[in-house]
Amino acid sequence: MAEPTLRDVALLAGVSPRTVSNVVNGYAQVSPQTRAKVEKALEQLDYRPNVLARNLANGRSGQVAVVVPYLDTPYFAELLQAIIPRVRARGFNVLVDQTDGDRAHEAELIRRKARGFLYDGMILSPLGLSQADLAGRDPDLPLVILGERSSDGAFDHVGIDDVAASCEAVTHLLSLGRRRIAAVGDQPYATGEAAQRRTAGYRLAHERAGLPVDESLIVQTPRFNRVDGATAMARLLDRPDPPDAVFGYSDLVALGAIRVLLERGLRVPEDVAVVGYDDIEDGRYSTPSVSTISPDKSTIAEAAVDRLLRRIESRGPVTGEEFVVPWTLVARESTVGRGAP
Amino acid sequence: MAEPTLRDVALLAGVSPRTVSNVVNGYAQVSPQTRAKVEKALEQLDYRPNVLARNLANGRSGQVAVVVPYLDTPYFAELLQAIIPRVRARGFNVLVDQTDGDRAHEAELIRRKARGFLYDGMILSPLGLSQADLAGRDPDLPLVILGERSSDGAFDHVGIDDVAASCEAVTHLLSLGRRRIAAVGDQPYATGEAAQRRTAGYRLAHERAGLPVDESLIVQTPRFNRVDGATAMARLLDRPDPPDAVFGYSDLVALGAIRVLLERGLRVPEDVAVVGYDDIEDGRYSTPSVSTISPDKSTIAEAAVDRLLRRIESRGPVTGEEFVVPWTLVARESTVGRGAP
DNA sequence: CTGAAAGCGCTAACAA
DNA sequence: TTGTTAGCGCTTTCAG
Repeated sequence: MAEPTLRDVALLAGVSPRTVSNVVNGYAQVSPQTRAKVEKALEQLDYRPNVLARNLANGRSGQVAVVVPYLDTPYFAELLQAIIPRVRARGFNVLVDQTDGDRAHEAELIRRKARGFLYDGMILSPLGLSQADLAGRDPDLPLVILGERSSDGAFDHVGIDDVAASCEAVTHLLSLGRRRIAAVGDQPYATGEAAQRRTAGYRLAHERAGLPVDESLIVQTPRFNRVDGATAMARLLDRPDPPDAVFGYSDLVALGAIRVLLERGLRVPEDVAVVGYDDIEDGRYSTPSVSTISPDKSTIAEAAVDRLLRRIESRGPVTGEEFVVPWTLVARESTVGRGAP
Repeated sequence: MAEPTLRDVALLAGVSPRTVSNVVNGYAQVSPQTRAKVEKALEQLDYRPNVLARNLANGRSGQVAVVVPYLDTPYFAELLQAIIPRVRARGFNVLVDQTDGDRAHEAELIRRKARGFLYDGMILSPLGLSQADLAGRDPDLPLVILGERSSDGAFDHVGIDDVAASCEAVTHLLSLGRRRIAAVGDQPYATGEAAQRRTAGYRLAHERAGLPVDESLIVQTPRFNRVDGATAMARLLDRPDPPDAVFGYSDLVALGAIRVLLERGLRVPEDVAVVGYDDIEDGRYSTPSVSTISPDKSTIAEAAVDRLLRRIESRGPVTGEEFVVPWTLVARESTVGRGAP
């Protein structure tokens, strides 16, 4: 049984498709009588507009792509959870994709050929993308980049100041009297910019405190997961001069590290204090709860969606904006022990 | 600068749009010479098909909606992570939405009017949906329901046998000698079917063991989050006759309960053993790690996607299938202590 | 194997 | 205010 079309409604109501369209979309002025007639026909046929046809006629898909590296990483899941309702509230649908942090995949997504008018814009949280990849992107694609990368002026960027935040996290540990602070998560290669900013913050904190950095305490991990934190921590504890504190580049890294510390009978924070990054929910209810850098996710989502839709709706190119989101250091049990908030 | 269309390519190549379409889609046989000409033109113009137009002509959107209650709940995030690549591998895009477990929202999504050919089918993981809501759904929408609800024959259903799994979880606790096992997460009202099946399994385990059920140990929680587990656990411990084991209706509930137990200085599992449900990653790295019912998420995703796409591709109605996915009980530290796998 | 042409269902410029 | 009509860009039937 074929779906009723605008035409069917028009025929039934004895008006033109144009008028029905006006009624459906609330355009222009329609006389009350006509409107009533049309609405009755609409009702009678149980008409629902065909979005596909509308999209084609409009030249817009009404869809926005949101792309993150991993959906099952709590930070990105929480971010997505914040973004989706906001996009939908503005009348757009959300197409979701994950890249597994694969640089080629990320680069492909923003390249010209990839899109086929399937989405009107994209919010991308890249992991491996290089500046060169960004340079080769589709210049007509409204794009908001999330995370630790500054805009080159042609797309919007939303994120927190990672260097400052990392510096604060490490300063917190220093202020607790810790002097052998491990930095867990460095990635000193092209696709590790996010990690490198945290390392920069780590160095900055030491510098400001007039303390030297023990390079051997800066540990690399392939990713920012629990297993990475666990593996790194185990290695650190096997050294003759283990650290008395850990700055994990994500809360998952911190949780993995804590897991190993407790397994080895060490106390957190008494023996080793740990601070993480992201403020995911897991860290709030773990034992001990995890001190962390808490980026304001609502603000990030709000800003990203707002920037993107503004750009889509204004069509033509707009100059890229840099939007720096506030963050806070949340001190929980993993650094200040029981009685922490 | 307007995008090149099929027509432009045809003009440049000196053939008809029909032929270009054939080449682009690999349809029919095209003579090598013609093909070469067309491909050159394609290349030259950097042509990319307009998906919107193609969709309209095909009467299909090439999109699948995947709807879960909460994106930031690890179980659903992990499920989504498993589903998305599989859908994309079959050439479809994924539209994601979350319902916040709101029954009205869920019911609306499967109602006739909601869709506008925007998606060709839906995978829905309902929380509050009633049988009546399901009865009122759009009969033409290919639908796969995930979770604890049996099919009425007109849609597919994929899930594990919750009663059996819950029974096994509780039997595990009984086999460890526990006799005062709390069940945390019951929801004895219309929208709590999922919870009720777990409770049924809890009862069944006792029945099989020939043991009575202490009704006061079956505790209700509004949701299955950490905070619910924590709150319930606190109340249980305030009783004069606290439990010696807990069956949490999700791993989050279990983690929340463990958190409170440790805070109060109790040992897990020595004083109180805890088992959860879902096998989320958090439970594997927490201290102690959480024993749990592990549904086979890959199989769930695989089955759901396969059923849905099969239905979409075969168009006409197919009889609904019930697909029962295997699960396992994973005994970790929260029940068997250190040395657990 | 390829061309001509009729839609898919909706929007919107142009008329009336 | 409302009707007429020409697309949006692609697919596909029917000829040739």
